[in-house]
Amino acid sequence: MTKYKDGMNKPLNAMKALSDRNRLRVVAALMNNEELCACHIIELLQVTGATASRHMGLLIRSGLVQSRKAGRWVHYRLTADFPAPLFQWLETEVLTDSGIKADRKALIKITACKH
Amino acid sequence: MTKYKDGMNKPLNAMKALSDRNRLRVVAALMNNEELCACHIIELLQVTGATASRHMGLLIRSGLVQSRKAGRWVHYRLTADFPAPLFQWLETEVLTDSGIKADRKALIKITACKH
DNA sequence: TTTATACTTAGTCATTTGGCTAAACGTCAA
DNA sequence: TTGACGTTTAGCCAAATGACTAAGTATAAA
Repeated sequence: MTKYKDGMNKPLNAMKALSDRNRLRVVAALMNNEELCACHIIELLQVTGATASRHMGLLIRSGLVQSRKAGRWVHYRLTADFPAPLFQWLETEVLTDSGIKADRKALIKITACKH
Repeated sequence: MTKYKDGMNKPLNAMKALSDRNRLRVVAALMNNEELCACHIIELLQVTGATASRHMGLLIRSGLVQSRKAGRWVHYRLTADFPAPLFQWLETEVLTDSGIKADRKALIKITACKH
């Protein structure tokens, strides 16, 4: 009864959500794009739809990301209560990463085709 | 040559370091204690010395923690350049966690015996 | 209503992770 | 120098994770 549930606390879940390179890439992308469609994420990460879906599901359950369904498409964005200090830190640190910089560049082309 | 090394970037390693409950407990403890000896950490986490050592090694490689050897004992503390926003966020979030609060209480007794 | 499209869920597999015990290492005391 | 003690390293095992394919669900177009 008083035993720990897995998702015992928020920071731990957030850390777990961000402890995978692909999920960190998605969050970094969403820091720069307001909203991204699942197909954009699939294209960016170069993984199957199933894999992208699982990653996004985890990010949503962690409370860092929310989704919006529009017809057949699902759009993702950071939640309004994305922890501000975390955002600030990622903003300063993540942008020095060459991989993330490449992602930003790639996203310009990827998001060019609208839904 | 230009292929990714595992530790490709700092934030990812920091997130990985903090994505384990026991390591997050240690960091939370160090936010409150300045310096802790390995034996304190063993006592707090209730794991074997070997397990504690592995966790601390990972925290050190992540750049969040540093160690100081004094005779037979090793003391750990947060590094001077522990990311400030991360610290700030943990300070507000982690302290609402009942487990962490219990740890703080336990540490008072644990650190009572000095080295 | 059927078909195609966009995403999710289920199931499988290889890799990583976190725990342990045992052995090695380094330091101090006798 | 020998022995004891605190910590680290090596090796092992079970559980968790991230990838895939295949099957399922939901929406829109034909």
